[in-house]
Amino acid sequence: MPQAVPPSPRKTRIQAQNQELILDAALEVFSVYGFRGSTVDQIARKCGLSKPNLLYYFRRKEDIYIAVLERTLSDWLEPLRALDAGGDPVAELSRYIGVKIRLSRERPGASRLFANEILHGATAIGAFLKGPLKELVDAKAAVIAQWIAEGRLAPVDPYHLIFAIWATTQHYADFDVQVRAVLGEKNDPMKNAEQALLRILIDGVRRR
Amino acid sequence: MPQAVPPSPRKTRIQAQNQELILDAALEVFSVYGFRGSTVDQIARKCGLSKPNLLYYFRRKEDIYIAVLERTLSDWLEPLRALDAGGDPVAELSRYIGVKIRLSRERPGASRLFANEILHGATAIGAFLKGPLKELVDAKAAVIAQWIAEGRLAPVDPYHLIFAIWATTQHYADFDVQVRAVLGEKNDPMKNAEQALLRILIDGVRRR
DNA sequence: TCCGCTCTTGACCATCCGATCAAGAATTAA
DNA sequence: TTAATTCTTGATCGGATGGTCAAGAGCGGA
Repeated sequence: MPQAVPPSPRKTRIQAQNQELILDAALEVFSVYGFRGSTVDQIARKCGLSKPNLLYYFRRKEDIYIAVLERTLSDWLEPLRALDAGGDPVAELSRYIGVKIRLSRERPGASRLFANEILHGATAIGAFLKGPLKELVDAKAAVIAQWIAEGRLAPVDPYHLIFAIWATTQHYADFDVQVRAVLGEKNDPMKNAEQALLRILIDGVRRR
Repeated sequence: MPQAVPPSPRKTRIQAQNQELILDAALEVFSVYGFRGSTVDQIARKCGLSKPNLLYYFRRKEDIYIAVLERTLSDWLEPLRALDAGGDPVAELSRYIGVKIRLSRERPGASRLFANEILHGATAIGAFLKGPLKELVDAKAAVIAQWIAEGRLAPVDPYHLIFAIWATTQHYADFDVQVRAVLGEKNDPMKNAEQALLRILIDGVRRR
């Protein structure tokens, strides 16, 4: 993590405080305008610090970007990690879908930040995708495969199931503008999203 | 469509030819780097014209962007428009999903271009989303609702079903890097995508 | 209080990039 | 062939932006 300028290995109170200020502001800005579309000045204004001051804590604009990405990565994995092989398959998947869609509503910025990064080739987190992410997905796909082998779940491809859950839940954050445009200006368009999504993914559209 | 500079209302052969060259190159560039991340020079180099020449045909960089968006918009709506109220519900939805996922493979650039545009607030196509797109979705949601009322489809929210289809199919274009990273370097990661997706969306994951 | 270290910032620099312009080359219509 | 129109581009401008620097303000331990 190529970050802070300060020579001292020990973090002062001011350092910790300002770095957090910066990263909060950076998430807001980067998630809306993307890396290239954001300026250091924008982030500086948003958190009330001067531009040179930001570059005192993070030598380059890219360092801010990487730091804010890394700060959110582990949080992003947590829900999938919680998928429990010992639980009931349908209940576990339902819970996972619920948590993910609530994350989309509560922290849309984080979702958009990742969407942007991946859309543009994931140059900053490519290693993360091929490493920790792949390992976790492999493990959880094995859990799902086991459930299927035991006849407790319909025979669907575990990897593509995970992709489908990611895609559908994050869609409400990443494509929020489109969702709102299509649904019109009725209040909260995500009111029924969770229930609707659960129905579709768990039971499908075919009449039973 | 705020476009060409040429004063004459009639399009010459050279105009038509060069504008197409430019728009093809622009799609390639914008879909990879986004609007702000792309430069007019990049597009110019890609199509072998000089930068001032590009700005002769399109006064501003933004005009190129809008033109390439608009050129692809109608193509993007076509598959949904083809959803036939007279056909078999499951067959119609399956066909739609199939067409969409094949589009993701064959024209990932177009998908990424839209993803980028919407992710960043859809400032250039906001009117399109609230107008033609909403109208089409409303119409097709009514078709699905009718199928459900007739008991030919499970009772799922039509709008969220359409969102789910968009999200899952376009995921393979927009998040291609992530999909490849997670699946490893096996050959074509999308080989099983269509079948897997059909199973999940049509029949769900619950054991029958 | 004093001193060293951390923090802050106004001014500045170099580069990139969208856009313009004038002047000339190519094309077209007569 | 000629003249009008369209097309092309080297040179250049101006603004935006990432990043630097030196000098001063603030802070904390002795």
